[in-house]
Amino acid sequence: MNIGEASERSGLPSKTIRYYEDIGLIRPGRGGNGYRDYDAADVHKLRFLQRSRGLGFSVEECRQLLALYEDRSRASADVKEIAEIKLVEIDRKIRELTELRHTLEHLVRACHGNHRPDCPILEGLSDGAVQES
Amino acid sequence: MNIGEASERSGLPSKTIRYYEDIGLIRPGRGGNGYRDYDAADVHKLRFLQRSRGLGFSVEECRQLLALYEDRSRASADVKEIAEIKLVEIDRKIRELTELRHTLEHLVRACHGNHRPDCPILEGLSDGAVQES
DNA sequence: CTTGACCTTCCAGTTGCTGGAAGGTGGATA
DNA sequence: TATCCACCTTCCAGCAACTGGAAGGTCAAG
Repeated sequence: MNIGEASERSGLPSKTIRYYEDIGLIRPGRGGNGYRDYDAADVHKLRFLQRSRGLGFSVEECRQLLALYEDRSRASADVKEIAEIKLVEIDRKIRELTELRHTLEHLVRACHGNHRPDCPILEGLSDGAVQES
Repeated sequence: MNIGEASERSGLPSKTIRYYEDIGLIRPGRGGNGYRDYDAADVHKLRFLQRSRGLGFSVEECRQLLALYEDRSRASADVKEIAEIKLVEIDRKIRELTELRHTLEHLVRACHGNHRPDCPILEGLSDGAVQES
């Protein structure tokens, strides 16, 4: 398929897809007309990149994560180590997002009136991991 | 407190903290010596920025989120709308992270041998949201 | 055989930092 | 009191990860 369809299916702009090729994240084939040609595996990688970038992983981290899927000949101990490091990071991100979610939800629930000169959430937010000035 | 301590407490490099001031995300006071002076509320905002940036929110999105905490005089309906949009995004991020976690965990468990010429996870990954080439 | 929606490359601009130079501040020590 | 040394300041340059736009080739439809 052409880049336009790959873009639609992956959720990434064509520009970004070409950029990812430039930096060696994907290697689509080329048709006789010079057009890039993407297969299902390429699209999967692109979707994967779209997600993991959106979740705050750097391009280099995404490259590592992609390698976990791609590199079938790699020693598994190696793969396992990288994967386990990323698992810890992912767990932290999930925890932080969950906290952020609770905070926002509280904000929405608690401050449901039409003006909130002294929203209760605002005081609550000064807690945790912060001491005096 | 000085920028160094604010940096330690927030987890953000001093450089980044100064940059966030440049683009108007925080406004610390200044001591008589010209040094920036951070209070507990500033540190909280910085920690908040550190987290939400790490979770894939853009600086402009962080600015909006910060405004939810900061702007006490704002009409609550307005606040609520922004917060609810962000809640949907956060839920999606949590879902995606959870999926990514499962995938990686499966990778670690399933490919526990020392070489994996045909790891089962690799075939499984080609499913979902992707059709033919 | 032209129109329009695609595709190509290339180059410049933006966002969000990040490093380094050049110099001022301030508490501890000789 | 001098002088470290670790901190702070501003400013400017560079990098990462896109993003937009120009100039031009491709292709199915009319």
